[in-house]
Amino acid sequence: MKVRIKEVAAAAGVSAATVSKVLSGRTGYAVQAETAQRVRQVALTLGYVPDVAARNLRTRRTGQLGVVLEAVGSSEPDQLLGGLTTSSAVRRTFDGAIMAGLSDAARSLNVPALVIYPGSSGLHRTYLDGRVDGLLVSCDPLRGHQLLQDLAQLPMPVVALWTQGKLPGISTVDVNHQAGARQAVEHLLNLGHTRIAFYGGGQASGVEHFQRREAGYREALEAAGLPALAAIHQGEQLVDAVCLGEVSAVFAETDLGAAAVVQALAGAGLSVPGDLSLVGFDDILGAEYIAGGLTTVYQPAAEMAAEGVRVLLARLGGAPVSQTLLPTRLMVRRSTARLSKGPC
Amino acid sequence: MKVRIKEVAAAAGVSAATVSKVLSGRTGYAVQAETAQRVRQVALTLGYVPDVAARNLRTRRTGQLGVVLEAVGSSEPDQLLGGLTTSSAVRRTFDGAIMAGLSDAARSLNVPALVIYPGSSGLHRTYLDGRVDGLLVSCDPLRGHQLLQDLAQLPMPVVALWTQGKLPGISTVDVNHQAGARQAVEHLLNLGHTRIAFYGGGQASGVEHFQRREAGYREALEAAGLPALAAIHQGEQLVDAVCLGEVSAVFAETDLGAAAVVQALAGAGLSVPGDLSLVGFDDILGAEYIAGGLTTVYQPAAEMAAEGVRVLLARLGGAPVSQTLLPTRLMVRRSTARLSKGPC
DNA sequence: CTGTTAGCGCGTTCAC
DNA sequence: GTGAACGCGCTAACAG
Repeated sequence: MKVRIKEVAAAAGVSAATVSKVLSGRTGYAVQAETAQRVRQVALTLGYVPDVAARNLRTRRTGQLGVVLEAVGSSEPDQLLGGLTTSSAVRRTFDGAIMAGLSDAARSLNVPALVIYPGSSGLHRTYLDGRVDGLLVSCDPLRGHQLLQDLAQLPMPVVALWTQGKLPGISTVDVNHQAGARQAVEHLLNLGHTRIAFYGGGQASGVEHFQRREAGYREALEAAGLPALAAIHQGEQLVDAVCLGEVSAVFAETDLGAAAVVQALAGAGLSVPGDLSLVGFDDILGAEYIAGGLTTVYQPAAEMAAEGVRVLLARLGGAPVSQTLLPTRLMVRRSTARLSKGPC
Repeated sequence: MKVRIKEVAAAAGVSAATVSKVLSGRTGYAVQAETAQRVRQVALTLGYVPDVAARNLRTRRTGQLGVVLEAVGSSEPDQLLGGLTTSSAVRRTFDGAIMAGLSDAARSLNVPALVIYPGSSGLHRTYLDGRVDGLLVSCDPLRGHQLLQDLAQLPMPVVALWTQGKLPGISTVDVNHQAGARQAVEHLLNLGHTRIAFYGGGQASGVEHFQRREAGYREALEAAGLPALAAIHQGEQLVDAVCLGEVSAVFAETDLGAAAVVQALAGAGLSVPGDLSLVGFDDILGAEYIAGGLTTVYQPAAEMAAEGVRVLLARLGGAPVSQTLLPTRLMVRRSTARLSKGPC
């Protein structure tokens, strides 16, 4: 049978309230050290474990954090990108990293549990209210903020991952896409390239991350006094530009885009980095295989998740809404080389 | 403010008890249909949501399922395998697929929430008892069953994923490694290969999955009346065997192993599938990149997770301990070819 | 410094 | 068919 607090109290010769005070762990309760010690000892030998449900009812808190994963579990049909891999597979990898970061942080910060919710729809108060004290939302960067705005209505703090900007009442944690992109382009500039193209949807994509990445690209070129080219998102168009000597290096908005570039070049008998230096963004699992090792921008997904937990706990402790940007890291591999003569 | 059951009762002109009976959903309570309808209507318009904590306390159940992820969040240093990628990255991908499967299943089966626990250690009753009604454990195939045996002590049903065998009191759901391996080798046999090697630790690895895969390899060869070769797990050794014409095809215990084979062969100027047909196991993210498209055995991780949820719910409903094996699927890509003349 | 009291909000008996 | 009373196990507030 389960041991109750009253039995511990009886065995220790104190009242239930005293046992509660001791085991709550909270200081400032004024229990004699000797008594406290005895209570702890008795609780241990009896194998007493406080009843979670009763405690939750009384304190109106659960100690649990909710995690909404917008992409995981969406069970959408996979979309082929460049015929090479699937976007949902990539998301799964990111979510895996995020899960890992969350787990680590939760354990080290002594959060009893993370409660997971698929993000898609019907995320009613019914499911969240009373089960968690606060919410971490891993937003799908390809979608808008609809889900986030719904969740913001809940009577609990919300922290959004993969997102930045002025969302009232919501703390955000994101990677610094713009700075990461700038760093990637600066790497190409340092290798002597001056004709650097941006590959991807960029501004036109409607995806904030991509827009920031293109902004970083433009920023780097402007700082170097060089012209930014119009974004390219057609393989053939890029191949033509390379053949004409208009482009010697490409910053691709994603690693998948970079993979598509490699494929398009290969179809024209061109190679990376011989004919074109190439930098991606994301450092997806498998980036080591692209072009024999794709130079790309690593996003610290696990660290972002851990930071999210810290921010959320801080807000539960009364801290104000905040916005955090984490630095990326340029992974220099073998797809970039010093500028040489043109091809074709 | 939150609406309480008493307010609903008052508004509907009945007592709180009646409201509870109606909203519990249970039949056999004998409430007049008309009354029930009115209560439901009132509850809806008032936006009444039963208090989770109070309900949990009263019913001694939570409606939540616990998920223990043994590998995710273990924050171990990555181990390099074949210099190509890392085992933890692979695990993350599998865990991602498992998370996706769990989420889908939980939603479609109307489970309010999944409570996630990092698997590593100190998974005390303190954390589990009273928070979840049952447990799904995604075991690390590379480890033993220590964690599982600890969890089996808990007063709740436990379902283990990625595991099979006779664990008292624990239901298991796993992929049929042996049948999958047999199928992979049969594919090589059908291409005319007769000198087929097994690459990996196999029996000697101490890892059950790998042992079963080697068993499947032997089974297929025996059924074809051909000799099984000793397991190889050195790249140079394999290269020698290929050059000597002793081996024309390899079944690798994992995709990472297959990647290592590709690399070793490339170092000796040999190629896949020209000089050697190669089949892997796992279908990891990135398998499309290995050897231009690795033929391999896909493991239905998401389906396995979904099945785990179903099994667990069944056990909560009184069903006995069970053991399930799910079929794999051979993904034929470009690393296998019909047997031709030997190289070197 | 410690014990007593009074609920937290709901579900489940039993009378009626 | 319905409602009143009770208690799940714990802890916040106060009394001593």
